[in-house]
Amino acid sequence: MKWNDLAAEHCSLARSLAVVGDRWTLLILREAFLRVRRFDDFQARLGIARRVLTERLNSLVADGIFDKIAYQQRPPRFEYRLTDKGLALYPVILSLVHWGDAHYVDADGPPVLHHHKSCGHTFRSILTCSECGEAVGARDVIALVNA
Amino acid sequence: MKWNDLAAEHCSLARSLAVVGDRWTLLILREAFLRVRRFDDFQARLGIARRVLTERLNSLVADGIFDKIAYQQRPPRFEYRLTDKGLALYPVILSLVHWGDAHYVDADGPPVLHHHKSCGHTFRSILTCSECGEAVGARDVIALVNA
DNA sequence: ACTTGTAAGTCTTGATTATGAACTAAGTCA
DNA sequence: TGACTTAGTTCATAATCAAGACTTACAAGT
Repeated sequence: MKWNDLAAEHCSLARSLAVVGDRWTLLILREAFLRVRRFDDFQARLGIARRVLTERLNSLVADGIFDKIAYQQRPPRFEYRLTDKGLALYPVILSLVHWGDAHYVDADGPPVLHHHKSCGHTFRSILTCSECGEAVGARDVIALVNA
Repeated sequence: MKWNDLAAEHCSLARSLAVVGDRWTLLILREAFLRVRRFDDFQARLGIARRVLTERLNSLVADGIFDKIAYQQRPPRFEYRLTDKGLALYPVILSLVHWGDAHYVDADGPPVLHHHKSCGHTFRSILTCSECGEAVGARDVIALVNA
């Protein structure tokens, strides 16, 4: 199977991965969530090859994850801002971060702490059920094909 | 930057992606969560090149995501079972699935429905704060470097 | 004994992608 | 004029992937 066939699969995971499942995209999004917006800033912070960054940003714009917005006219310069659809990927990133925190910490604890503005605490993310509000784990769920 | 340098970064997202961030791993895990355990079953269901599957399964075993367990002796045959560390990736996958559901549904709704055993409802996943229990979005959080 | 079948890989050959460094374009600033 | 900025593009090399044939080790049927 080729990578581009993924988007056509009848599976939401495959379709999501067609957009964000490559080597660099989630790291680009990490920077975006830290309010990085410009080409050279992404490049310098990530050490990504410029050619690859160009190609990724273009396809993320095409996929509606970023808006490309001119922030000055002469010379024309653009910045990449997360759309609502892009912002909606935050749970994916936070889940990955907290999985890494749980399994790859060194002595001085997790490298980054997350502080919840509205309650004022440092927190971990918990995945919960939209219906009952309880935490959900792999073995609490049955996947049903929607015929 | 090379891919293998990722694991050395002082960032949990980078370290998680070093394990799980390649083109195939999350799809392999999708199958594993659907209780697929054998080489040929992974291969047939995913259409992945056998060589790539071998390499991925080996590194997932090395990373403690799967245990490789003999289910018979003559001839020696093995199956790949998720460890607790592997099961802990479920929130990542469910977040990706629900993001896909939210943004790439066609007419007949999401391809797979998730049913919560303990409450009996079909649900979406909601990422919440471990401290106050409220839903958490990208702009509700401040990331603090843990010096 | 011989053939067929099964599971878990390995090997080979091209195709696709990524890397790193240098280069370009269009303009600003001193 | 010359240096600087930002956002790319180009090119040669290197790494990774895809597809399918081949291998190993054994079991079961005839």
